Amino acid sequence: MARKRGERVRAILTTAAELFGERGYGGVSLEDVADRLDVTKGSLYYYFASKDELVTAAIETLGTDWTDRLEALPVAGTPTERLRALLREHIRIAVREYPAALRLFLVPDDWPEEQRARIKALRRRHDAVFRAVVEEGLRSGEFTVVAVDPTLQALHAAMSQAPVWVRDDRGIDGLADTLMMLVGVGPVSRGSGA
Amino acid sequence: MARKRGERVRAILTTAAELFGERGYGGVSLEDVADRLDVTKGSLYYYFASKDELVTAAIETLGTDWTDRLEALPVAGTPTERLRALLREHIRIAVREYPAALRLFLVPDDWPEEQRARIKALRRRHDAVFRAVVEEGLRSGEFTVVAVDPTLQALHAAMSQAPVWVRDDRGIDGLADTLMMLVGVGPVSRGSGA
DNA sequence: ACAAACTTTGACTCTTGGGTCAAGATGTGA
DNA sequence: TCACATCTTGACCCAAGAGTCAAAGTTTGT
Repeated sequence: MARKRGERVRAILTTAAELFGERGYGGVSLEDVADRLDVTKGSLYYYFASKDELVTAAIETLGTDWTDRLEALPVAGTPTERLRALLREHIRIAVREYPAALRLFLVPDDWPEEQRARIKALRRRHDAVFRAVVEEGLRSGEFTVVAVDPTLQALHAAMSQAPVWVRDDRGIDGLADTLMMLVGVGPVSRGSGA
Repeated sequence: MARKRGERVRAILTTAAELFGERGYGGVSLEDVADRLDVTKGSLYYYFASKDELVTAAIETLGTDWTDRLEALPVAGTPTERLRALLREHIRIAVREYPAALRLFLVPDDWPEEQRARIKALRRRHDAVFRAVVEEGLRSGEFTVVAVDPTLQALHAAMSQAPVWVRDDRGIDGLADTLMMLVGVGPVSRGSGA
């Protein structure tokens, strides 16, 4: 049955994502993956043609899920509220579910162009979610930035690395509030410099 | 002669840092390193007892150099000026000299405690440079933050990932200015929210 | 109950990679 | 030039890892 197969594939991808995230592509053997799933290596080859294909699929699945969930957040509220909600949710997913995502997405420079392109596409879709809110905030005058691109990049970088230092909800909220400073929304701000 | 040996060791470490940064620890063999240096694998073992020792030394040397250079920056000027100079210099070093540092420092979770401790020490020393300036700015009232720790973490995360998107000097300055927003110094700021 | 389809296994091949080492090459100093 | 120390090599060992596959085990539909 197709559902059974789908579940199996999903279980493999989840485990693979975990392991590749923990130790990096080169640091994980397919036997490691198989061991954690309590099957043998040969079984993995029944579902995936190669290690490369497995890791690419793992990245793609994880990335798609993640963006899906961010896109599913309510669209109501001011840009400030919505951006804060996005940041919180992103950080929460990173910390609680995919703490190793940073290493997983940090793909070696010398990978085949096709795979790099697919990952780039994921990133673009993900970026668009944040970009839309930031641009709306700029139009409404709620946000202030030096330039949109570096702002989004900084947001993204900080969120990706969050699992390294953040553990609990207090940390998540603290980081989200800190990142709001990047769009000029802060506890007390003073016009100066630049 | 000791100097000759020092230079040799340095050349090896530089090359190793490059390669490990590009493809990660597991993705690089000692023959890869030897090849890029136009020597053979056996030669590396004359200087380093194991792959682990080599990569640890590479990380340590690169990290120490980097922090040394930041600490050598002039101490004159307002916190705003000094922080901006620090950010710019850090990003410049990252982009121009160590574009692969992020992967190099992103050490697998299951490494021996001793090595993790040494890397943590590097990070602490590095962090102290930025922390001092940020705290000075807070005391003088020039800076505003939600909390010091997440601010420093966000700064650091964004700087580490800079080489992924930033190429030229315009990009470096744009990112540095954007990051100044994190301490409440921006082009135009509005008091609101939190 | 039976056959067809699907899934898993474990043994196998072949290559790569970490690490060793004796022998040779290249200095260096007197 | 000779002796000594400092590198460098390349062949070698052994373990691990990617990928293969026939045979066995398990579902599923009828």
